[in-house]
Amino acid sequence: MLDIRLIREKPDFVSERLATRGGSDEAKIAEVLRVDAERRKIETQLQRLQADRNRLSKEIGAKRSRNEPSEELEVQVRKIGDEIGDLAQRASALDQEQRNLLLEIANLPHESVPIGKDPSGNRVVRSWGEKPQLSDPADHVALGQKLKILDLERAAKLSGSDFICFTGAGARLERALINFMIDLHTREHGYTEISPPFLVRRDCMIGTSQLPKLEAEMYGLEENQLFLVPTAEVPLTNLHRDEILNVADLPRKFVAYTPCFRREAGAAGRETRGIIRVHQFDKVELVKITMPEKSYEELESLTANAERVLQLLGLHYRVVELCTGDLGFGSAKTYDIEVWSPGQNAFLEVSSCSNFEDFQARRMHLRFKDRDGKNRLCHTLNGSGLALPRLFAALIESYQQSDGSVRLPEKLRDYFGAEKIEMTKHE
RNA sequence: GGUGAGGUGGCUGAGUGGUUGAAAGCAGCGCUUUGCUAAAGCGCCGUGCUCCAAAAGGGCACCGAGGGUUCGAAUCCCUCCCUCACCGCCA
Repeated sequence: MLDIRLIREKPDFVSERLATRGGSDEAKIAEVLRVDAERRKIETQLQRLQADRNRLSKEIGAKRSRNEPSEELEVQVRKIGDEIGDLAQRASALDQEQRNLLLEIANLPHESVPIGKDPSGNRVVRSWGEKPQLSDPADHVALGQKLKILDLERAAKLSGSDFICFTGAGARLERALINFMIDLHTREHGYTEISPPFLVRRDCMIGTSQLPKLEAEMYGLEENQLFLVPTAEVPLTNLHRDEILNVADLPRKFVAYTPCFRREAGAAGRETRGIIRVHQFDKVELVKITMPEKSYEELESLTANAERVLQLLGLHYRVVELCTGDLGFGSAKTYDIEVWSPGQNAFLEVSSCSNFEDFQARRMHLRFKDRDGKNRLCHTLNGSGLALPRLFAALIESYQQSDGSVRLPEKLRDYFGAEKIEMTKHE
């Protein structure tokens, strides 16, 4: 959520910056300004009447205590009370309207973000490693079938298309990767491990800005108004919602494993083959809550922390800086980390590291008390560290051997309990 | 799920209809005293919104949330949420 004061004071600047995302929010800006002006007008009238009422009511009290008649005043105040009721209703309706409008206006891109309409405007900022030399690489679906570590047919039987069922060594590999990543981030990168609820209230979803915009993509339980988390970003960032943190406690750094649930209406095709895009997937997520002065520094280190996973696994990847047109709704700046998938012959996004600045913090009233004792909004950041299915796919594709087995990178062997995944007769 | 008790400022905790935005204590900040530390004394010390070009300074709202009663509600009534305790059920 943007600061209404910024919109009020620099509407042209805000509109211009929003326009770089493509899709015009200018109408919304004009609308929110209109509502804001009206709201303040009504509130001022309302407050004058309330001041009158307070003053006269005190007089009534004083008169009564002196046993003087007060009926005249009472009649007068009752009349004021009616007007107040009217105005109060209008004021709160306007207030609600203003908030609803603000909730649907995207964040301003950071000034360093390249201007662009669509993904073609993104900029590769670095890459690491090299494509593995494989003559005719099988993709993860074929490998998974042969090795009996992935059973998409039966997953579909259980839950429909675009669900995953890992079996045997596949399930174990998934678990090994989760443990490996969480250990890395807690032991070497200083994150605190959290095991949060997988169901959260609507307020949390609004706080991290999945709602109201993306309601159609979320799974919800209507009867008790809970949502299945689309990412651990939601519970982790909301941990300190409605709190005022001590500056000495910043930055807060959290890591969590959760499943992620998404409707993802997208069409089937090569982009969605196998386990690349599914309705439920596992992810290890990193979240930081920082003071504003430090957030861009923290974005760099967060991205580096996520990259470290791929480096230790020896997987080729690149880091892409998203342009204004490809930026997520709440993000001011985002780096995507894309791992090389020999099977798809393409880079796959396994992490999206973003700085939301105070966009989420304003929605969730997440503040800190600075050294002067002033309350200020925190900045929030998050990034996957990393998303499992695509990592799984890239990993087995990259490390496939000519005999059809998969030789695991060193770092994973202890976690997995073996050096390689081989064909088995039975599952 | 049932019963009971409760939800007040950073914390503890008073307050059952009128100058209470809220006693008191703790913590915090400033000043004074002081060889250092400690202690003592004095003062300051919630948040949001709004008026004013702005500062200074006003005003309004907020005692879990939302309604209601009343001239006036932290205080009375209703609904909901949450916490705690016990019981039931259960991996």
